[in-house]
Amino acid sequence: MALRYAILGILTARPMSGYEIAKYFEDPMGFVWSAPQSQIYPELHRMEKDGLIEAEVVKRGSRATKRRYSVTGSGEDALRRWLADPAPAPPERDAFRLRTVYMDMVPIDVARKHFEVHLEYYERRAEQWRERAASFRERRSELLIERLRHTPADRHTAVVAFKALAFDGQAARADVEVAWAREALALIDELEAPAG
Amino acid sequence: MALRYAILGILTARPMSGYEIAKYFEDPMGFVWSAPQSQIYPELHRMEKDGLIEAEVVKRGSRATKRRYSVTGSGEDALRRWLADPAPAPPERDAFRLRTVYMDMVPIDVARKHFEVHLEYYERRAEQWRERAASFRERRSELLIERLRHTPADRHTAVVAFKALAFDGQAARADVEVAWAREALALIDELEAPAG
DNA sequence: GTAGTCATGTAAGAGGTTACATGATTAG
DNA sequence: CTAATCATGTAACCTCTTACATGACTAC
Repeated sequence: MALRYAILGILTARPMSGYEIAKYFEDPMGFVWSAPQSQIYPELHRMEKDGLIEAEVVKRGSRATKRRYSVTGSGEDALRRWLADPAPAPPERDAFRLRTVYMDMVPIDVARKHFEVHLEYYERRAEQWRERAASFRERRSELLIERLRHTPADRHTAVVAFKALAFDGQAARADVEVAWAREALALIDELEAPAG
Repeated sequence: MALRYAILGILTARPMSGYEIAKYFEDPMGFVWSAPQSQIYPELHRMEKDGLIEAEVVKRGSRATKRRYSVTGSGEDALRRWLADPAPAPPERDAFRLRTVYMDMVPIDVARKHFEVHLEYYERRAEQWRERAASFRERRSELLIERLRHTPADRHTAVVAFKALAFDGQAARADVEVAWAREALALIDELEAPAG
């Protein structure tokens, strides 16, 4: 269900084609939710059928067209309802933590490599997310600017703050992964060190 | 695929019935992977068919029986291969972060309630995960004790350390959620405060 | 006896992944 | 003309969720 609301969310900034939405989700930095193209188009059809969005057929070039989707009143209501609805925390399911539990079963250099990759991945991620949070705080995000254009000025602070907050959370989580991977590498060095 | 290896992992501690495995996964604290009963039994059948585990039919009471599964050599090989195999980080998909992005669209008290629940949930979680990590370090975990019984003594340190490390990581992540929720609550107070 | 636990399953459906398939438009 | 991008889809498959279904065993 979340995909549907993620789509509604970005469409409240401005109308977009399925392709643009897909771009937004594919870019690992674009969002806090990800989805492949193959999931977007069928979902858009279902959402249109359910009256949450409506499409305007727009010409591009001479022969081709595209469908520009916008959120309906019913769509915005559905989004607000979903946002207000208390949802239970998702079940824990982290494959890398699971691997870590049994990491003693692999050669120690393989284990080290795993954590090195983890470390580097989340270092980059933390940086990217922090940049995202900054781009909201400083109102550099293009989509944010478009959103603010049709938002009452007294709401701007809240709109900006919650978006930045969400990415702060992502960055903080990435920082934890970095620190944890360093702990893991220190542990591995210790395990390898001659007993003394 | 991870479910399969989670099952192989616990079965390397000692043979178990599907029911015991399901208990282990259902208990939110039991593991870093969760799965309902309805997923366990079919997976056990597939794993048996694939030769990763084998069942011994054990009597219980006078009429009933249960199937006690243990890992085969091929199963242990598969687990080791999965553990060594480098896996890409999973796509980002966090419904609560997604809600946070649009949290300005709900009444501020609803938003506050969301973060209060989040805070309390992860406070409890952090505590439980830390207790888990400690139960490994202090070798109080029953399953760990059984595992160490058939593990060469010189491997014990590594076996224990990686398990504790995995739960340290979970605890650290929970701590981040707690700190982040506090930030969110502070932000909400600020947004509500009269401008001055 | 009866409630709680032990034990094993099935079925429908939602959500997500990977791969395939096609064609127009635009920038160089 | 050619490569990259814009644009829209389908199909097979796997994973996970929710709900249903059944019955034996054990402690009270």
